[in-house]
Amino acid sequence: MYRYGRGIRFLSFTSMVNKTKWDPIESLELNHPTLVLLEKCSSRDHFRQILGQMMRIGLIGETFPMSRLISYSAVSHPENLDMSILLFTYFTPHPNLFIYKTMISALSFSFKQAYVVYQSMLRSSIWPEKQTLLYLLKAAKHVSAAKQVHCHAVVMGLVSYDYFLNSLLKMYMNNGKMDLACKVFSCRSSSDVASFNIMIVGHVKKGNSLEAIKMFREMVDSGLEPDEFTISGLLVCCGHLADVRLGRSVHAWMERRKHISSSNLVLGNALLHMYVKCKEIELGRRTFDALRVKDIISWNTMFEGFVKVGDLESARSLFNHMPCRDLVSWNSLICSYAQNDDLMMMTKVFKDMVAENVMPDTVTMTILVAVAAEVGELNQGRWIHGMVVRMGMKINAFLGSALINLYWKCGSIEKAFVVFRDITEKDVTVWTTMITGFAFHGYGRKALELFSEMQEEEMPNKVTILAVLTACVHCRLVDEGLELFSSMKENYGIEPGIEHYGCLVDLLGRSGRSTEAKYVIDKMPMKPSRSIWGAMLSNCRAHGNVEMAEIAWRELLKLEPEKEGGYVLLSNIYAANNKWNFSDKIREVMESRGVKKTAGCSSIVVDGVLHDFVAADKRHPRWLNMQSIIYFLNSEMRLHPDFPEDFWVPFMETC
DNA sequence: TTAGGGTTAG
Repeated sequence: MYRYGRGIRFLSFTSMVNKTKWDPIESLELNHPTLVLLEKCSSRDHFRQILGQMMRIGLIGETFPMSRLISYSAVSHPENLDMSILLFTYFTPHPNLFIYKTMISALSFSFKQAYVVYQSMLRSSIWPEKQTLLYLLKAAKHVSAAKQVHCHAVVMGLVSYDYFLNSLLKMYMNNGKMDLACKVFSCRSSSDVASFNIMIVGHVKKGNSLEAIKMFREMVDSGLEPDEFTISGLLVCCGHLADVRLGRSVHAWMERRKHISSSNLVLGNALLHMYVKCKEIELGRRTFDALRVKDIISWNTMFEGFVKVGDLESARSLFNHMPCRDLVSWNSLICSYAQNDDLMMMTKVFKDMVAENVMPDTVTMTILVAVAAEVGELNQGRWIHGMVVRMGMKINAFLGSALINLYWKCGSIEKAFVVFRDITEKDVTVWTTMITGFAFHGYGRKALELFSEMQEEEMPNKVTILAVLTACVHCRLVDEGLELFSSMKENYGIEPGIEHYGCLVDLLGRSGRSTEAKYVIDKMPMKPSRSIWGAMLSNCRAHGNVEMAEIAWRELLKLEPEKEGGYVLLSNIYAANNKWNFSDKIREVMESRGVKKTAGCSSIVVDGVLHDFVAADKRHPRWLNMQSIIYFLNSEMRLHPDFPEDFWVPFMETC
């Protein structure tokens, strides 16, 4: 059996396993029988069996069969990756380039491990070629790792490889490293449409649609013909901008070209999605009907279109007529009821979905948690959280943010923080939600601490800055707030928006610095909104500044003459300063203009019973108990270092 | 390299 050498051993072994006769003359190629065996390998046990028999006949350790074994087990059957690592580490004394490449490719989930293999390859004086570095780059999940691979490519003289450059370009674009992306982009070969496409799609994904269009113009100006990838990117771009005019011109451009047509399923779906985003339901419907082949994405996109324009009846009818439904279809239906506050239908659809054996995913749970938070149903939220844990679902950034939001909004800031700490992949929203929770619970210092901890991992966005400013406003951290506001452009590259100016005005106004607040309003680059004048008016009330209140009221009236808030506030200011005549006058003006005051109402559900309260409402049967609890809370707050001395005063006034 | 569903503030 062994006298014919290695090849024959393989063939004999193969016939043994397959119980068929092999003709050694017909297939002398050494690797062929191994391939046949491994291709037939259908389970982990089978793989082990083949491996065991190969060991027994002495095939393990030889470079060629090992390369095939590792390749098949690691790449085609990822569940056998541990075996590949074992085979590579202990049974391959002399790995060749192919084995190294295969291992690096198989270890794409861990750059650290892939890099160790790469280094051991260099130590064995085996030099990488373009594909090896491409595999290593695929393992790089962070920019620092990608930069490391980039350096190797430069040293090895492999940067002229377009596939490699484009992967690198995509990595830098997706991570917002524009300077590095531009450097790589400048190295591209002159006719490379793909690099332009990556730049366009990268900009679109980052929300820089205008930049994407600029890139497209540059591409056309340089004489390159856009392909279907470019058009698809442009359509997403039009959707983001809700620019149907531009979208229609792209559509017209597509129709003029035979090779890029909307009958192409992917492009047709992209076109449909664009019309849906632009809320052009008729054009969307026509695009949908014109699709010769429709897939589940087409159906789901059309469904989203109906929901977007509020036509729930058509949406439901479309759902009922779908040839098949996937998890996205169910989630979209649940979401449509959630957005319309129809919680009964939402719960019913959720139950129907489970009854049809469609298992909910993190998206389903995120929708359910967000709704529970919206309506303040802590118990329902807890039940969903429990289900997430029981199902062994990983809490990602979306679900995590929704859960943190649920717990802090329902009063349980501690539980929110426990959820926050357990999230392994925190994105900017997760951090922002937690900071907001601390801000609204009056833990200003904690919010600031978390903000500085966050900056070691994530770049804050404009919402984060707003959350920190809100924390400063709620906790009277005036200096900290002013410092953050003045440095946000320089430190974070964020131009203050009207919402940031609103916080600044509130921050100054609440601490009695209304002249400075007015100065900010006069100097801000945009027109002050009604909430800015409203904040000004309300702060003037707290500090009895009648003169400034009158200015704010006049401005507020110009913006919203029909709203009662401004009238009531000014009337109260006059009343608080014993100017009863003025106060009555304001009430008269309100009546003459037909402005009605609606009482603000708070509510809470206890044991399924709704209790609601308006200001100074003492009708509740347990009012006395509540009053004593408020006194107790106030005294507690006085002892808490995070609350300034005058924080509890308004609470005392309500008692 | 391209297409569908989810989170944060106001």
